[in-house]
Amino acid sequence: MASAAKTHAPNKHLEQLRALADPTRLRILELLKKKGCCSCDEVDDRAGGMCVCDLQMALRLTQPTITHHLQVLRQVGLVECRRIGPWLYCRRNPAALKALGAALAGL
Amino acid sequence: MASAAKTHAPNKHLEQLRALADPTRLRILELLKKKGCCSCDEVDDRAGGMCVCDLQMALRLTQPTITHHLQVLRQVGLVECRRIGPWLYCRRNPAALKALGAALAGL
DNA sequence: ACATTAAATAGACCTTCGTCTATATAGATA
DNA sequence: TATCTATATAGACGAAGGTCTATTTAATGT
Repeated sequence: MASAAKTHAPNKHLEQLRALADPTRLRILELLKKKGCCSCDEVDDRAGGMCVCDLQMALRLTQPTITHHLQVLRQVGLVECRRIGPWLYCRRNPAALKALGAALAGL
Repeated sequence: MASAAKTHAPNKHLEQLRALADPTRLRILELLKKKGCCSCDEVDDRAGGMCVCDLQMALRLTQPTITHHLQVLRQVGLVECRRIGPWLYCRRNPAALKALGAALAGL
């Protein structure tokens, strides 16, 4: 039912805001943007994205920490990852970011 | 210097996101919007806004808790308050919300 | 001055969360 | 199989933060 669904997804935007309200995760988004990679870049499977070890070097944090932050960002739909060989390539989800931005602007 | 200023305001948007990443504070913004009050409404000093006790009744939280959340929202510029008699009237800052929304959409 | 109401402040409690170390799994390659 | 690299998982530790009670300050009116 609708109420049950609402209980399961209490507030999508709140969850996304909580995901973004962390300096490391914000930096991940910025790094992914600087790389010019997003889920729209379908030119080549191997083209866009950064893998965990890329982010690890850029952020100077432990690999489990990077993995953890990526899980948070993926869970709320702000980042999408695909496995290519042993690497996990991650890219922004610009549509979700735009939707959240619009919701905030309309608050 | 610029670096000193940056040290003082490390990331305005991050601070605003942290302020918004809380269910109570998001609800405060929604309540203030529902009331149709914002810092643009200059028709009457007594017109727009909700006071602490209004929010207290709406949110069913303690007065110090409401005061605390308002301090957080004011500090990052998302809410503005003015004292009228014994009451503290609070309103949204739509310009700040729009700016933050635009920044997110452009991430 | 006194009483009453609104808001601010201080401090404590408990949960959440970011990070780490240690270890396990998966993929690639010889 | 053996080995190396990339990622996932488990668990612990410490800091940050949301809420409360108790108290204080400010504004209003009798």
